[in-house]
Amino acid sequence: MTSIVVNLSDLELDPAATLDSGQVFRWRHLNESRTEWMGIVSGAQFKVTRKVATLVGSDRNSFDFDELISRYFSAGDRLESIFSSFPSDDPLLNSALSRFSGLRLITQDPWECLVSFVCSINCNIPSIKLKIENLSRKYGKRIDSSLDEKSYSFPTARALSKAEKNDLLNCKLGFRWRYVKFIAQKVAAGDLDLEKIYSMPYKAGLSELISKDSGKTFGVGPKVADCVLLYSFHKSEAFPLDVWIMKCVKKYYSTELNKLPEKLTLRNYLFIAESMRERFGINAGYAQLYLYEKIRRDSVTQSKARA
DNA sequence: TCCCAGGTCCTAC
DNA sequence: GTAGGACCTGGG
Repeated sequence: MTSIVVNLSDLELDPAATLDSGQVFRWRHLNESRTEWMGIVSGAQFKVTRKVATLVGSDRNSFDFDELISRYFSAGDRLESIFSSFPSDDPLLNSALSRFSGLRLITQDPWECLVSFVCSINCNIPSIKLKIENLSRKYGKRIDSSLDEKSYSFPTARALSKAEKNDLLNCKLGFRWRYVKFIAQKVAAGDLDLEKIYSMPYKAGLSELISKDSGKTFGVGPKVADCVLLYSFHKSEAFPLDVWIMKCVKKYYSTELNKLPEKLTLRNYLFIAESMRERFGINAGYAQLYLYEKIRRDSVTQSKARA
């Protein structure tokens, strides 16, 4: 395998913030200072630092890895210009922007992203990583790597559409097994065409992802759909509302909403997300990314302080 | 042992 | 239309 090194120095990339931000789940740090990371992108294994991405393994012989990595880290996004699009009178967001500058939106494969966030339902991040790793080991392809450790590509929809219930349960999917199998069958059969969502506006993409077949269990609600729209289709208006962001909205932004509903029904979800879009504008998804990072890190710091 | 986690679905009203 | 509760499981 020829040595392929992609230059990242123009990106202002903070790998620790970006690769451990809950957008992607197939990365781990290689040193305690969290400056070197290793992970899988579209069947290729990379080592990443602030300055470069180095290909260390792949199941493809020839491929434009430079293009793959530039796209993955959303190289077209200019952070300074995005930051300047936010309201200046927001101390919480401003503190997050300066503290985590270099946190970038990932543009990952929609299929992998969809399954990952279905696996995220009612789970914490280590548990999501475990599920995805198990699925990849069981149903993915072994990646030929220059490193000793074994790694596997993310399984195709076709592979997961044929998976047995017990095997999915052995991958620790729990009740999510039927959701994963269902969407795999839907994608494999062409009933859900993820590719066409690239050209759709945000709201049409949202409807496409959360549409149901005769009320049948699907596993994709507004939160999962927003994550997929933001982290793979790069629809930057998407503002995923999870338990962390809801705590943040209640504490800092609830006065902007006429009355903050207690229960997050679909209707309430759409109302709150729309309010946040009105506040943060076209790049609301970037604001969500930074706010999420801040409240999650602050929570870790606080729980350590209490211990 | 209990509680919670990047939610969604079903039932009853 | 919506509140209440169930759901697998690992980790703190």
